[in-house]
Amino acid sequence: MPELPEVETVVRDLRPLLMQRTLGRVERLTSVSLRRPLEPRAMELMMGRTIWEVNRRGKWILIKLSDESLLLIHLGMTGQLRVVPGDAPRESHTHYLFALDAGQELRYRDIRRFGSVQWFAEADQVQSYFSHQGIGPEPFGVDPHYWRDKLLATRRNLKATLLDQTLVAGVGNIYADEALFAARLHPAQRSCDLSPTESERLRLAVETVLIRAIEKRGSTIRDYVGGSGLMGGFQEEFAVYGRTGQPCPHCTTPIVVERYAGRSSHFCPKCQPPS
DNA sequence: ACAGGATCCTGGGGGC
DNA sequence: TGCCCCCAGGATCCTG
Repeated sequence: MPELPEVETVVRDLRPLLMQRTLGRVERLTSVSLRRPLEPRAMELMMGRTIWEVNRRGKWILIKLSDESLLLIHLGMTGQLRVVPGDAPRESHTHYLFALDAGQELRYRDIRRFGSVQWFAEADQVQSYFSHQGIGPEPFGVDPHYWRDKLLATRRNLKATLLDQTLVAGVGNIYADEALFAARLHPAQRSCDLSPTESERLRLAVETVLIRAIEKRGSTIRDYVGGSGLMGGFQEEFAVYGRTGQPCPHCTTPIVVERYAGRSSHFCPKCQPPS
């Protein structure tokens, strides 16, 4: 489900539902293996804490608690985080339940289990966690010099570079393809070969596409998105993603798909010619 | 340093 | 209806 616009939508939906709410019991509902299972002690410590903040960083969701501890959640490919009435039926693959006051529950569901839920005793630890992972800046208002230098420093293709979370955090397969189309650049083009103009075009395209997608509450493909279950709308505006064989919105040439960086990459062969 | 592939998972869709 | 294969919004690890 989630790239930056979808995660931002989830956070915006959840924030008003979670702010100032007090956590009750925290329960693990499945016995399957998880990437980074919460320790029982952490689940106990969360009980009675009030939720102070709900934020996003890249594709991560940060839930800050009243004791300055923090829940860090990544939705991976199929993760869902929703607030539901406690008596709502539990869907399969619901791994965690966080009881809230007023009979509601925050539920974490993840079919493919590529996501993770982690707990940090001190919120500060997350910053070092991110810097240790080399997570790049948010993709808005990125310093053009930083952007240019990062692109010049690698011989990888643009698709791989955009998916690399150390350039900027939050771009995934959909928005990489859409941004490359908007910038009229071929996904296989080598990053270090971009002219200064092309580099700047790409930086702005990433920003523009993500902002527009957030306005449309992200993209809904297979499942729905959003902490309140509302669908996204940006899929209506896809220029290339998932549009193989359909006409390019600019020149009507059929969109093609090729594999780069191990991911399906959709582009217009005429508007985005190989260099 | 990096490309490419495999890996972690489940489920849906298409072809036969 | 069933089976097999491929595909999927992510990230990481290994090999060459």
